[in-house]
Parts: sequence; C-alpha cells; structure tokens
Amino acid sequence: MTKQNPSSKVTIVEVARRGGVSLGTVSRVINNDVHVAPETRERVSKVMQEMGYVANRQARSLRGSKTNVIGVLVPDLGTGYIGEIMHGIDTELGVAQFDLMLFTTHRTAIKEANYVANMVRGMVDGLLLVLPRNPADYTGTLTHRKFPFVLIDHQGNSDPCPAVGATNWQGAYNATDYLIKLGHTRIGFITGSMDLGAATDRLDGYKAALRVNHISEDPRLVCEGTFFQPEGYSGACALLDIDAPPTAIFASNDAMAMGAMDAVRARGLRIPEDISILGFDDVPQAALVRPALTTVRQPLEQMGRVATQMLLDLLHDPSKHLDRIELPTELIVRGSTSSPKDKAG
Amino acid sequence: MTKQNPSSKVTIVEVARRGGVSLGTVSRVINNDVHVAPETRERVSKVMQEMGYVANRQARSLRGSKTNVIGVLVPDLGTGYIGEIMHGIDTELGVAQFDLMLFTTHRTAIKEANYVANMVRGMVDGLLLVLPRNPADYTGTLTHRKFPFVLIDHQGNSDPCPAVGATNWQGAYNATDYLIKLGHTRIGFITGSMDLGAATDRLDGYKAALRVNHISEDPRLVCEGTFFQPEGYSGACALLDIDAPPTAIFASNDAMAMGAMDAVRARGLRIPEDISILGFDDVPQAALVRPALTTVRQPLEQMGRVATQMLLDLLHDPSKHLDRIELPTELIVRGSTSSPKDKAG
DNA sequence: CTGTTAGCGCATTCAG
DNA sequence: CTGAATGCGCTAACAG
Repeated sequence: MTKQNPSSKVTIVEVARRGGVSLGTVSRVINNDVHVAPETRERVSKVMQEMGYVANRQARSLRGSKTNVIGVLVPDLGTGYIGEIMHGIDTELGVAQFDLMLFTTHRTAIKEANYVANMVRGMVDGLLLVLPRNPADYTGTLTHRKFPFVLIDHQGNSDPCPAVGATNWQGAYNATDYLIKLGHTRIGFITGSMDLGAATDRLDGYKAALRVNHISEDPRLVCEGTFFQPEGYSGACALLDIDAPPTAIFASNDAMAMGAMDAVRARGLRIPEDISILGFDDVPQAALVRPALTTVRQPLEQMGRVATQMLLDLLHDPSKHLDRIELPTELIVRGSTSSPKDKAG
Repeated sequence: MTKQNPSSKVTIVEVARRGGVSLGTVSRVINNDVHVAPETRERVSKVMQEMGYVANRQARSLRGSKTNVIGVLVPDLGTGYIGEIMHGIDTELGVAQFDLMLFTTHRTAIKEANYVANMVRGMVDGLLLVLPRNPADYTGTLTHRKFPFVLIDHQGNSDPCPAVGATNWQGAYNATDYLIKLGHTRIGFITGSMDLGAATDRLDGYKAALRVNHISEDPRLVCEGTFFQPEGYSGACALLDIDAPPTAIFASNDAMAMGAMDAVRARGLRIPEDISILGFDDVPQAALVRPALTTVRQPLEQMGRVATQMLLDLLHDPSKHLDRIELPTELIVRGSTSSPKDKAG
C-alpha cells in the first residue's frame, strides 16, 4: 500500500521528495505549466494522488494575492427573496470554481465606511452586495480602493457603479395597467421604503399607468410602507376606511401584499371577489398562499447569476467599466386578482 | 496630514518603520502581548490607526494554522427552514469573531468521502453540516482526520458524533395526542423520507400516541412522502379516497402540510371544519397561510446557535468528546386544527 | 521590555 | 525541461 494517512499534512515538499523531483517541478505540475516533460508530469500527478495532496490555499493566496473566494454581503437570510438571489450567485460561482464567503449585516449595524473593506481585506477577491440599504456607505471606499464589487438590487439613485436590478418601473406599470384593463379604477397602492429607488420606481410606474389610462390620482389611495408585512395590514385597513375604498390593492412587495390579504379577510371581504390583491417580487410562498398571489416577478436567481458574472469579469479585467444593468420583470397572474364585482347589482 | 492612502498595502513592516520599532513589537501590540511598554503600545497603535493597517489573514493563518473561519455546508438556501438555522449560526459566530464560509451541496452531487475534507483544507477551522443527507459520507473521513465538525438536524441512526437535533419523536407524539384529545380517531399521517431518522422518529411518535390512546393502527392511514410539497397533495388525496377517510391529517413537515391543504380545498372541503391539518417545523410561512397552520415547532435558530457553540468548544478543546444533543420541540396551535365535526348531525 | 531570526506552503524568478 | 533560491506577511521562539 503506497497510500498513506492523508491527515498528516502533505505539502508540495513531501510530494517532491517522494516523486524524486524538486518542489519547483511539483508546483509546475499543479499549475499546468507547459514546461514539464509529459512523463514527469504523469509521475508527479500520480504521487500527488497517492499522497492525497491538497494545495494550501492560505499559502497560495499569500504568494499570489488572489484567493479565489468572493464575499457576499447580505442583510439577512430568513427570506426566500435572498435565498433565490444566493442560489444564482452560488451556481455561477460554482462553475467558475470560486468559493463563497458570507457576511451578514444584520448582526452588526455597519456604520463605518471602512468596515467592509477592512473586514474583507485579503480574504476575498471581490464583493457582491445584496440589497444594500445605504450603498453609498460602501461604494465610495470600495471604488476608491479599487476593490471589485457589484451591487444587487440597490436603488439606482447613487453614483453610477456596477449593479444589477430589475425593471421596477415597468413592472409596476404593467401590473397597474393589468388591473385597469380588468376594470378597476380605484386602485390602492402601498409603497415600500421611499428612500429606496426600487420603491420610488414602483410608485412612479403605478402613477404612470394611471395617467396613461386617464385615471386621476387620488392621494388617499397611496399609503406609505417600508416593505414589511405589518404595514401591508395597516395600509390595507387605512385604504378600506376611506370614502370610496379601492377595489384593488397593489402592494410594493409580496410580504405587504400578504399583510393586506389578512386585513381584507379580517374585514370579512373576499379575495378576489371583493378586493383584488397584487404583490411584487414573486417570492416562493406567493404561489402557496390562498388565493395564490398575483404578483410581479423579479428574476432574482438570474440577478444573482448576472451580478456574479459581472464581478468575475471585473476580476479578470479590473479596468473594465461596468454600469447598472436591469433585468426584465414579469407579471404573474394568479388567483388574487379579478374584475371588480358590480356592486350596484 | 499624516494619513496616507490606505489602499496601498500597509504591512507590519511599514508600521514598524514608521513607529520606530521592530516588527516583532508591532506583532506584540497586535496580539495584545503583555510584554510591551504602555507607552510603546500607545504609539504603535496610533501609527497603525493612521496608516489604516489591517492584518493579512492569509499570512496569519499560514503561520498559525488557524483561520478563524468556519465552514457551513448546506443543501440549499431557498427555504426559510435553513435560513432560520443559518441565522442562529451566524449570530453565534458573530460574537466569537469568526467568519463564515458557505458551501452548498446542491451544486455538485457530492459522492466522494474526501470531497469535503479536501475542499476545506486549510480554509476553515471547523465544519457545520446542515441537514446532511448521508452524514456517514463525511463523518468517517472527518473523524478519521480529526477535523472538528458538528451535524445539524441529521438522522440519529449513525455512529455517535457531535450533532444537534430536535425531539422529533416527542413532537409527533404530542401533536398526535393533541389531535386525539380534540376527538379525532382517524388521523392520517404523511411520512418524510424514510431513510432519514427524523422521519422515522416522527412516524414512531405518531404510532406511539395512537397506541397509548388505544387507537388501533390502520396502515391505510399512513402514506409515504419525502418531505416535498407535491407529496402532501397526493398523499392527502390518497387518504381522502379510502373508505373511512381521516378527519385529520398530520404531515411530517410544513411543506407537505401545505400541499395537503391544497388537496383538501380542491375537494371542496373546509379546513379545519371538515379536516384538520397539522404540520411539522413551523417554518415562517406556516403562520402566513390561511388558515394558519398548527404545527410542531423545531427551535431551528437555537439549533444553529447550539451547534455553533459546540463546534467552537471543539476548536478550543479538540479532545472534548461531544455527543448528539436534542432540543425540545413545541406544539404551536393555530387555525388549521379543531374538533372533528359531527357528520351524523 | 524589545530586536532578530526562522520558517508556515507556495509561485516564481534565475540558472543551468 | 528542471533544480535552487527568494520572498509573500506574519507569529513565535530566541537573545539581548
């Protein structure tokens, strides 16, 4: 048995000795350097195999100053929303043979601009920032330090930098237009956090669709939320309390739409017969609630994939100038929307 | 301005020169070695501050052979289930000042026993295996190589090793008992993947509760699933088709319970008036579906935290012998269960 | 208390 | 085509 205990650390030196060559040669074999005789390569490979050699990545990156690891900064992991994005990132990283270091921001409120850059120093080659609340906190430092990064689903109102998002305006426009075509004229809208570009874009899309269809805006029909479920509930309550309540409610994300569904039901109203509900995102559970939620799908998995590709591009050619790109949204019609019932019957 | 561009790499040597000391002293300051004059420490700290020094972790771990990173191996991230566990892990890692490297198994079907150990070589100090399908694939190698690891929510039927799980048997027992106390005597059961200990434990708990309450087992009331939603649907259909259909269905996890809810509704039956539905896990959306799902809560977040603590313990004292520990489950009663209606009325 | 020194495992010159 | 030598940035002895 030539095989030895692989737990004892086997370095390039051991392999070299056992293979009767110098450590330089072993290194060449490992890195597929052409300057190795086929026969030698063969023999060394075999020895590595036998000894269970595995490169020490610490040493390799210390020397070469690249780690083959990329860092991903996420606010949280609880939601299916981010899970989808992560899936896309992970898939793409897998094919590129990169590993993934995960950082969550929820555990420490990150105030300092330097935090990310320091934390990450030497550990990762690039950074993917998912759903950053205040991208400006990082982007300045990162850009200044020429550290490769890509934003995923951030607001678009900061300086231009590599980012991927979705067509929020278009998605909201289409959804609103769909409700109007269904016959709704009084459509309630619950916004997201208005400091986020995604939220303002969605509101603007809603308004534009109304305008195009010659429906006048009623400020009482718009109520402000921050993307969390309870505000969907309270928002819907507020909307149902006004004089001429809406026949449809469009919430800026699925979580709030589900809150709104609860509120509607708590009033003894039916969905969609009495009130249509429409969401945004198409998180996994949107299809599971009853009635299933009509919503605007964001291509989350694809956003993760595209962002990763951009980052890998950047790693390959740091001088490359990348900008924000937007992926298309899509209206997914399910059971929570229908034509308004004719109450006058 | 003494501050210089922090992007140019500032090493311990630079700091030493600038501080008028040797690099050894700087190292001592960094590592809080006591053998440094307070005054010197002060001065060096200030210089580090000014120069924006950040330790190179590659170099540090190359030397010290510990990385302060732990690896987490998960099957996927899409589900809230794993998100909860991750949250617990992340929290605990945060206080211990460890970073987190994420590996997903879905992207490559891991067959080789060596894969994990090799992949991880030198990159992490320990490994957390979340929901491993075939723990035996890893545990052998890992144990043999004396690589610290803890299993989270695996089946309990392999060799003893550090692991954390939940009281599946007890949870299923309590839930079944609760249904019986409600007046149900014909309780359908949909199993999970029967190669997983968690699944068999739940089935056993169900059976035990029946036995204790002198209700005879009816094999037709048990139907096999693999923890995925569609099987909840088909399983419920099968159960509703037998001669004396059950008045309650207990699914081995929430996903299948939701599938069962759909099936019940598709038959035009009401929940819980006609059929009670009970799940297992208490994933976030269990509280969001309508009616809200009665279920057995697994303390997922806590399981993540406890497992992490165990692993950190192991890192601190590798000789420590840790075994499987179980955390208590809890029955969460919501709207999907009630006493069976008296059909004879 | 502080400076000096020797590697950690590897990639990369530079000579053969 | 291959071997020998030089650090990457840092910690941990070892001498002062």
